[in-house]
Amino acid sequence: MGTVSKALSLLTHFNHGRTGIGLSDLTRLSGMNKATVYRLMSELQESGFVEQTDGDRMYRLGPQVLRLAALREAAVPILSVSRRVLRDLSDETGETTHLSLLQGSQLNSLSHAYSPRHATKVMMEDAEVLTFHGTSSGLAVLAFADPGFVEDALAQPLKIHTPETITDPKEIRAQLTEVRATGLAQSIGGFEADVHSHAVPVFGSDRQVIGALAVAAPVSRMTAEQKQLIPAALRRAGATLTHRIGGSAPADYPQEETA
Amino acid sequence: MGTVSKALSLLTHFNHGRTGIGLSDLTRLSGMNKATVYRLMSELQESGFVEQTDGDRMYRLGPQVLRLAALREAAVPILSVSRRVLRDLSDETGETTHLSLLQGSQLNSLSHAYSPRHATKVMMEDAEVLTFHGTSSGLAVLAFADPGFVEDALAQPLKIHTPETITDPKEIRAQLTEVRATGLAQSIGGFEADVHSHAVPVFGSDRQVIGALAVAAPVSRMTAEQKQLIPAALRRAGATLTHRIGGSAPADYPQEETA
DNA sequence: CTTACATGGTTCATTATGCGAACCGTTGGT
DNA sequence: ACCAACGGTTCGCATAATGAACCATGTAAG
Repeated sequence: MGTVSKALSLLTHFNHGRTGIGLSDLTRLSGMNKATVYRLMSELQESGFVEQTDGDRMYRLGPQVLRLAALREAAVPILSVSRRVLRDLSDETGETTHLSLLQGSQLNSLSHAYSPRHATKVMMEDAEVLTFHGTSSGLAVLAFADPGFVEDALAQPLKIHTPETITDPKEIRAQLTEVRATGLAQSIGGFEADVHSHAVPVFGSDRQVIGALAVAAPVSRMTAEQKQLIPAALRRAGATLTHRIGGSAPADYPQEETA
Repeated sequence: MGTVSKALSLLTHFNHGRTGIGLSDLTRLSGMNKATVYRLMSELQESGFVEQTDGDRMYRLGPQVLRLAALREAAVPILSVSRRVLRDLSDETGETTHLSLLQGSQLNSLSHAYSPRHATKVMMEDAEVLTFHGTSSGLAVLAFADPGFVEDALAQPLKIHTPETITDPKEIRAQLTEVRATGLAQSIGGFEADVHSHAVPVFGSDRQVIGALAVAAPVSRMTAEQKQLIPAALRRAGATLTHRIGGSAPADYPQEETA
């Protein structure tokens, strides 16, 4: 692994539960030498990718990442485009919706929208890691990813989120086959108890899957009517999003050619 | 300069006019060896910080920066907090408002809000570089920055944006003295012709200036009434923003203790 | 069809660069 | 007074980055 990759890999240890990390913690988390971590972090700091708090000397992500994110959006406006799509989809379904994107070998939630229709709703956080086996979004992505990618994903230890989480690779593969046939993935309580979520894949310009669009509702609200409405609305929204970001679905993606 | 800094410095060549850069262009822009640039970009690509388009092999910023930006916001929610402040300030003044943040030695616009009150308005782009000498935001920041920082900023060649741009360091220093006394900076047509902008500094938790909040209006709309209202509203908004992000103004910042 | 010049990508000997065990100075708890 | 943990620093050694020269490909012009 090159020096740059090492430095950047340090940034992966930041997450919602750990927005600030001390030098020693980071050394342990990364398994690198303390001096190495220190030098790498100093360089990242110089470039504004991380900064240190005054009191305790915890490292946290720096302001430079905001600039880059704004420029990424200028080049590929997925987030800004998705916000509209999510907004509309939430209004239509009356439930929480979110977009997740494939970043390297992990799937991150990156944008979401709530509906004001119900007092109870499924809450979301941005930049949360979604497992491939335990979420509808993950299944939607896996179903249309490279076979090799699926291998790797299922070869890892599969975390059990709830008693309902399916962790048998065989069973998951069976699910994927169905997702491929229908173009839509579901998970009932697999990530959080009492949450029934639907998801569809989102494709990029090279017809590769780049993420997923999902609707998450409390199980109790999944009436027969909603079980009709949500998949239909989700399919439409997914097609819209894929189209608006200049992507296109692969030939084998089941689509009711409703141009 | 370390390898990591070199790699990250490559990312600075992306901007709104250049959202995609080819290998050869990047070697020219950076002045590094082609093989070096190639290896560094390959590493950045592996980490998802940049990606290559399929057709032409242009590099552009990758999806990983979105994740980091979302986490940065989770740790230090400047952008989300500022959006509310900007919104209110735009409503109150009827003009375009924007927030810029100091990132290393450069000032970047990062968030903005428009007012629907008038058909004509000053347009803004996020992640645009603002000069210190030519914008009210830049002056507001310089006025409360370290003396050494001011030296460096004024030692560089000062770009002439419009015939009104002030580029004489002496004259700028005089302006800074006034800004320090009033706590508010102005620029009339110094960045864009016919734009009169006001700005106040924003401070971080260590009482250091971290950016500026600004109102930009067409010169023609700056009536006597507006010349009263805007500075007053801006001061209030600046104080609010500094406070909400956990910052505090330095002792020498002129504030009408209107707790 | 050839030439010429651009592009992205690759090689390999040289050496600069990053590495890590052991160190320092400070802080906070016992 | 002690110890442990923290952030930060040192310096000889070896790994990893470097860059001139090299391919392979594309395309625009003669």
